[in-house]
Amino acid sequence: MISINDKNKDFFQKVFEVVKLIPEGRVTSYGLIANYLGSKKSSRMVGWAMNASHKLLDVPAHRVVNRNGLLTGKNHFQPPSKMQELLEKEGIIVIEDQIQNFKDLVWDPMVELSLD
DNA sequence: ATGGTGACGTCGG
DNA sequence: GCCGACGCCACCA
Repeated sequence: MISINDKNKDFFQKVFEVVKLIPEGRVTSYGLIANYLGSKKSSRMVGWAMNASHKLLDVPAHRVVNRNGLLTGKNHFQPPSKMQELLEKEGIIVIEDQIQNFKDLVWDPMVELSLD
């Protein structure tokens, strides 16, 4: 008995799969993932999927931020500072919840995964 | 069923 | 470039 519908399960699974593919030291945004999944406007659902990813340790949710490179979801980590800590451990500089040089660290699945 | 909320993003002013 | 409004969809009271 699953608490989520089949459609959501598929969406969640895809999100997890993409997030797992994010290389260390790189980050992506909810919008990019949603776009890669074909539902650009469903970026919020990506965030919701990350919520469920809490159970799966294989999903580096800390590498997913908003399009601004801001750690908007850090508040959902335990403790909240864990997100920044993990990012800095991978060589990413974070100041005031803002990823430095974010644009250069962005990992766009649409581009990276289409290179075969 | 209805309304409010949210780890977002785009658009118009 | 900042701010407000809307869209999108799942969840919760």
